Amino acid sequence: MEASEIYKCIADPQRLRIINLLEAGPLCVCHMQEILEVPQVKMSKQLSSMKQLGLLEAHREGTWMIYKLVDPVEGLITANLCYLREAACAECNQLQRDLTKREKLILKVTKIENDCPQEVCQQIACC
Amino acid sequence: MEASEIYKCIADPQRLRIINLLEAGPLCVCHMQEILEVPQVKMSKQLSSMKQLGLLEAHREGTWMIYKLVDPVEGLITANLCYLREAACAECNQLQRDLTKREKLILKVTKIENDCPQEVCQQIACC
DNA sequence: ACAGTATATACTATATTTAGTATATATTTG
DNA sequence: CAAATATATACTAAATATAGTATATACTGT
Repeated sequence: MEASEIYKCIADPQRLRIINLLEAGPLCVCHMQEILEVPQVKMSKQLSSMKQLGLLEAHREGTWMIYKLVDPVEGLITANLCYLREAACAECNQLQRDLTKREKLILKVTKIENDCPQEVCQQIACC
Repeated sequence: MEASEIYKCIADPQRLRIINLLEAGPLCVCHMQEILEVPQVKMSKQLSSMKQLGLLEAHREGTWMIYKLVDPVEGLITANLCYLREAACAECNQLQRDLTKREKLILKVTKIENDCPQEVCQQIACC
């Protein structure tokens, strides 16, 4: 994968936020949609472009489509996420807030509504 | 400066090559033009957009306009250049070739043609 | 003041990216 | 099989970015 393609990808704050979320574990489209507060179409299109780029992979669980970062994660992605998280910049705060929101959402859909893809729930269960 | 702006900048291979060159020291437009083999207009426009973004600064020496990276260099830029140079990827090879070409060009215009902005020549003189 | 060199800008054409609306597909449940 | 939910795609409109040509500006040396 070309570095420039990766930069183009993370040059969009929204896409960077997606990567940041997925780095914490797989998620389905509707949950990312809720965390990032974007319309379904936009979410779906961004995910599919990132998948096509080779950064993400997806599988279906019921009606849910679960996306995750490919393994191994592209080094340039990891390096930049790392950097940004330590940079104490505005973007970094956003990324942190997203992660917090993710935690809360997973807890809610797992424990309260009992309506969560298994793979996503497990992130809570085993900790 | 927003991270996304920096990513957008280095997502263009040409602009990344400019940053890579300038990281080794200031250069005037016509020399970068020669090293990167791009038309004058393109070079000038890219430089001016990067300057406007706050990554570069320029000053005049005679008819030459000398560009350099702002000091201190944006950390995200440094981190990524570092990463790319160690990554042994296709882009990295290009960046390395550019640096070699830069050395040769500066030597030529300094010693042979004696036609080089002082600030640029000095990079050779003192080593 | 004039010619030559280096650089920048205006304007235009073209390509690329993004966003929105509507619709389609896949799956589950009753 | 019909209804509901989650996701994807086609199509279009709008915004952005890029490239090219021509022209302008700034400076130097004569």
